[in-house]
Amino acid sequence: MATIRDVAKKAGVAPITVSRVINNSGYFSDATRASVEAAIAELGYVPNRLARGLRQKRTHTLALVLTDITNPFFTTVARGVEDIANEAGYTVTFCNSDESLEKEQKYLDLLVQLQVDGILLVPTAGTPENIRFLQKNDTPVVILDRHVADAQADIVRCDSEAGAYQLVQLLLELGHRRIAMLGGPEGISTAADRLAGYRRAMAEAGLAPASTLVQSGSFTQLSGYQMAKKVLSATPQPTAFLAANNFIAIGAVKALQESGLSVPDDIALVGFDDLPPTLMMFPFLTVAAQPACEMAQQATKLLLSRLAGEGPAQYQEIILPTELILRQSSGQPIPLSR
Amino acid sequence: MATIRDVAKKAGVAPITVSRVINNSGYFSDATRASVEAAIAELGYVPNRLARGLRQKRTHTLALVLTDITNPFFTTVARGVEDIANEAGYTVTFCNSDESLEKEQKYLDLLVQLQVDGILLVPTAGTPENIRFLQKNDTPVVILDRHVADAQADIVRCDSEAGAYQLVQLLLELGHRRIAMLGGPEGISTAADRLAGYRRAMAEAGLAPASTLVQSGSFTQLSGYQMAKKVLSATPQPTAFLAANNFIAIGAVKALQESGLSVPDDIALVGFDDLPPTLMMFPFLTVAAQPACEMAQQATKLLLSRLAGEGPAQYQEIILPTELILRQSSGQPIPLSR
DNA sequence: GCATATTATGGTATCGTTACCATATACGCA
DNA sequence: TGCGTATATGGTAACGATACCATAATATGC
Repeated sequence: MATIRDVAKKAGVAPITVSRVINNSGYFSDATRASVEAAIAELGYVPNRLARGLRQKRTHTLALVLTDITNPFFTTVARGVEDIANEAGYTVTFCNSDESLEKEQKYLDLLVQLQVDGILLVPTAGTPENIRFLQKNDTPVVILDRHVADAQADIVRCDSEAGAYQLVQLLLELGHRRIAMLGGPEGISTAADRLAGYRRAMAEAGLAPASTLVQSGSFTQLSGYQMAKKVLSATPQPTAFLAANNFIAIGAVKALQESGLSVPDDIALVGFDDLPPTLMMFPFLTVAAQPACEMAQQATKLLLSRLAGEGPAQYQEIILPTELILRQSSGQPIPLSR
Repeated sequence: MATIRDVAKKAGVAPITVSRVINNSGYFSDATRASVEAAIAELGYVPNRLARGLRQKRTHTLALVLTDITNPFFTTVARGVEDIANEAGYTVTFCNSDESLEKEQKYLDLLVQLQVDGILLVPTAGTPENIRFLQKNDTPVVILDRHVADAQADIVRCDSEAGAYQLVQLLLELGHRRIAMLGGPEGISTAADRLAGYRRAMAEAGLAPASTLVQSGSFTQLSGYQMAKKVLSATPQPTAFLAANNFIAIGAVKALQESGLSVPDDIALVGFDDLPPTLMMFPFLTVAAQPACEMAQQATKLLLSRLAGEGPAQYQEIILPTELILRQSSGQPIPLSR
């Protein structure tokens, strides 16, 4: 493999001059450019980014660490990050922590080793240790989607509490009183916020949901299925479900189908996070959709501004609203008798 | 940020000794190990992979270049690659070419710059130029999912031709005669193979499908929708559709719904590539499923064996069978009258 | 008891690039 | 004419790690 020195020799110039032509920096004549470019083409020279990164102490690489790459919500986030990063001349590395703190730690360590310039992190845990680790290693980080207690860092997320509140309000307006919460993992802020929004709406309506109606599990289809089954065995049965994310909603639909219950005729269902039309042959879920792409883009822009040494001195907390999308699954107003 | 030299100074040894402890190579005493590890912990030292890679000429990094990260088929492939690679101590970088040859080229160039040790490539084009580029730059490559004419390289893919043949056979056995093909891009081998399988099955049944029944488009929901609409306007209408991939099938379902036609009662539908249950609230498509994970794992193992300098001298071509999964969308045998 | 392995450690050069500083010519303007 | 500035190019060192070779102490074999 040809090096910059080989190119220099062939073009009859010094390596540093080749470097200038490649990076279009400093001064060089048109004649020099031509002979250098000819030499590069002839040798099939490709610059070595390891060497460049080592010398420059910058790799023009960002990383996105997320918790579930199979979830379309995060696929959309990934897309948003990549778009903005590429525009600015950065490459993005994607890592999947699988909701495991250990894996997250392993990846962050790797990313520091790889000298990425900055990291976008969807944290698995509510504790700030991993954030501190990055800061100790001079790696700027922007937290995405979830908050972390005591973390001194920039953060871009959605208002999950308000989103859940709106969804429950909708159900209340439709006449529902026994509303079940199919919640996410207890340690995760989005899950906690959605639960809080649910409780606030219920409390304001003067309702104290039975403990059997308030479940917590994981952000998976299986967990949604299991929570729905559990809630359905309670008496009296709920008339509506709030699913804390899209996968939980899918699991709940499965459970309801199995029990011979129809959505929304027997049970109303509302959820969090939209599913892209590409993947839904029958889009019918009423949801509080988070602006995934927008969120990702803002976070990336914030990170890039940090890398450029710009932006406000204090850490930013950007909170975006969710959007209520009405479809069939929330159903019609129900008769009082039920 | 601490360097290996800082650690060496603190531990009272030479940098090379620290290197030995970190990599567990060569000889060193237990006492040395202890003092080095203490120094590493105290300083929060993290090795610099750029420097290591530059010196070793190996980065322990693989790359997977695929054509559509939003397609669950490729998400599964990504998972399979990562699992095997991680086990072997490799990191994987994912790149999304978006079915664009130009983007693919750009990514391959970047990956060579980044000195990745090997590449798994789902090629967008049927031409071998990009493969040659990698080979010129000493980057081993395994082609995945699609074949490339004249490419001198290892390849792992599925038998799309046989899969399509089976699907059409199924439809023929159910009594269908006017079977429409909603095909993929003409330049892509999987699309061509599926079309060939369709034609072979039809020909063996003594059928010559009207040209209006044989469409080609792209592997997207929109294209599936459009092709289905076009085919539906033909007279006489087909009684069954073969969709060349999962997204095309979803688009076709949309078009049929809009036209007030039900699947499978009015039109039978079979497709290629399964959709994960996580994403399908109502799994009902009969498909020829490609063993995505298995394929990815075999390809990765092959690549790793090349990196280790093992394996047979000739290029391998591994072809895996598809699996026919029967669900509702293919419907029941139809009366002869139709 | 001496030759030869084995174990333990270090010095120096090097990977391929660019930062920094130096040098040299050409050009514009007082 | 002279001086400052813009243009053009190069030499040397350095980024942080490890390959390679060297050295020395201890262990082992006959």
